[in-house]
Amino acid sequence: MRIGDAAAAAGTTPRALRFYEERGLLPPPARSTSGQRVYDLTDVIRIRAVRELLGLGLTIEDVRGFASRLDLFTETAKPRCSPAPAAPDGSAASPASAAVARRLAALDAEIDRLTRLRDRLAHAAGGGSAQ
Amino acid sequence: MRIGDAAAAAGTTPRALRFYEERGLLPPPARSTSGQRVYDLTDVIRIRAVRELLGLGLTIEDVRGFASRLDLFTETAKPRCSPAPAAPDGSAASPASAAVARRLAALDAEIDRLTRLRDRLAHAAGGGSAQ
DNA sequence: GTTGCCTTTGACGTGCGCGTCAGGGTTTAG
DNA sequence: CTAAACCCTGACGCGCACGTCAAAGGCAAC
Repeated sequence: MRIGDAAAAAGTTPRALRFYEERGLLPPPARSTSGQRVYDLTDVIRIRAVRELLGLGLTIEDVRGFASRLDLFTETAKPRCSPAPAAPDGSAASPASAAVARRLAALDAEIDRLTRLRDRLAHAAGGGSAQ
Repeated sequence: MRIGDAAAAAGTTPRALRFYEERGLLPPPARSTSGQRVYDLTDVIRIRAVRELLGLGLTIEDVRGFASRLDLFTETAKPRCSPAPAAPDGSAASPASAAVARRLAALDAEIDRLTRLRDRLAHAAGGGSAQ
């Protein structure tokens, strides 16, 4: 399949696929004799994994960090258990868990910041209700 | 006082003051014979009001919307009651309360989005704790 | 006078995840 | 065979609130 079909199958656009490839989230795909990118189902599964991680709020950098282990997220697309097992000694065994931890911390900080901002704004506007 | 002093007095930078002026948040200040901007204490109070509103998460557009009523926020800098009284008929009497309401809604939506994102990410990472 | 910081306008840079356009070549349906 | 739809690379646009640089002039102290 060509880039348009692969993008549609993964729920995104050709431009995004070229962008992921350029940033190292996807391996360079096969090319036809005329130079057009050729994708197969394995590629589509990878693309979906990338999309899902980005959709979870990870950055391009984060995902590139464990791009080489992306298949751990996509084995038969049915991982019952956690795809990123934490090391028993407490250290980050994979760059994935480290990135996720960083993202979680960043999200918590941002939620906290916005919540305080909301409260201040509500208070300045004459005492808004909580929640 | 010149722009550097005014900016310092309001806790910001000359660049920011020129930017606010360009976007219509501040009125064009007086100029010296050589063309340099000249500010007084009234201007500094206005600048502080602008900074405070921006710090509360309002956008440049929002603040410009009620730039002409900015003095309502700065009367002696000690408003005991709400500076933006709501109209009794329920409609937005001032563009200020409308902008604040929009910002509150946007903040709530963003907090909600980030919270759901956090939960999904924690869940995907193997079941993070709530809170 | 002259040294050194301050100010002026204008224009580009920042981060992020792509969207969009330009100017070509390729594939496919009729 | 032709037209339409696709693909290629490269480059700029976006939104936001300024930061930063550049070239030129102003101001106060010594």
